[in-house]
Amino acid sequence: MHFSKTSEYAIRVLSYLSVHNESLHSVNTLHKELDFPYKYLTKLMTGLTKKGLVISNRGREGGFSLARDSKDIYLNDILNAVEDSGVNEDERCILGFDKCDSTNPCMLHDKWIKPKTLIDDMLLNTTLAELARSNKKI
Amino acid sequence: MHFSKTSEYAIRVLSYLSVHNESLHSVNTLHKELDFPYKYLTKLMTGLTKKGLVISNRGREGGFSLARDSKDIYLNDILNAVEDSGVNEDERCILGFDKCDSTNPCMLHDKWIKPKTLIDDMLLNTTLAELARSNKKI
DNA sequence: AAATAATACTACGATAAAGTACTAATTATC
DNA sequence: GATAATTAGTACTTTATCGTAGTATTATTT
Ligand code: SF4
Ligand code: SF4
Repeated sequence: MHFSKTSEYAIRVLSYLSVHNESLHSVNTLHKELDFPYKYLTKLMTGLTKKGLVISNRGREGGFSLARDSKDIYLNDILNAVEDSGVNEDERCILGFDKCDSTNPCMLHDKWIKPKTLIDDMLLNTTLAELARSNKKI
Repeated sequence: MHFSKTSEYAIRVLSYLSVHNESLHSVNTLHKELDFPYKYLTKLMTGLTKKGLVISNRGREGGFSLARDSKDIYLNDILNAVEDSGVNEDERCILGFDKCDSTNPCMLHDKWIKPKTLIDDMLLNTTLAELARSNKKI
């Protein structure tokens, strides 16, 4: 009942880019600042580039920056970018039933619907800009 | 952001036992009814027996039944029984930080605290009896 | 006592997620 | 142009989760 490591990395690294938005940041820098595995982070950043969340600048003095304004990047965008299962995070069910017919819900549904609504609300309405504004630990 | 397969199996099989509490149910029956992998279910049930959630009756005409009244079995008990990481499900954080100092919270904390509270509430206060009462699909 | 139907146990295999190694391509600086 | 610092890409290894196989043990029925 938690995000995958990859999702955690993605959220945190994009938060970092959002807070330090004045310049480019190399994978090496991000690796040192956030203490994520260097090579894994490289792969992750390549993926985020392909998904259009960050812009990469190759070569010496290169690095990464956010592809669009942090006000326009939602947590939901990030989660959907890193997971390639094709299932949207906000459509996912707690029990992961293959077919979930809402007209024939399972026993947990009534109990799950309230937390689920709040989670979806968080994912769909929280932007990187908001997170950055909190001035908390990344 | 969902339960593990094992957790799903555990919740659903115990729900089944809760609804059909009048008799014993063999692994074979449960396998057919719920369509979980037979051998995996055997292992799971052995584990649930050791954790004291169900009682096993060996031999012909044997099977499993709940170890205590379904009013006294909470979702949280089930999750903690099947995960052997030692981390209590209700103490777990969304980002899975190794050390989370609540006096020095991360950026997501304020956004996460409300959904988290509802999830904990669901896990800590929902009993199998309640689920069974809903008369919904298992 | 034998046959049967059930759980209990241990070890192994398959799959997916996480992490590592190595090399190629790109670009600023010298 | 050479060099150094960076991203990009591919393939591999490791780890955890999920699932399977085979056998031993137990209890009921006949
Ligand atoms: S009924 Fe609700 S809780 Fe159950 S599987 Fe479907 S969406 Fe999930
Ligand atoms: S501060 Fe809150 S959200 Fe962040 S890691 Fe700790 S418990 Fe989780």
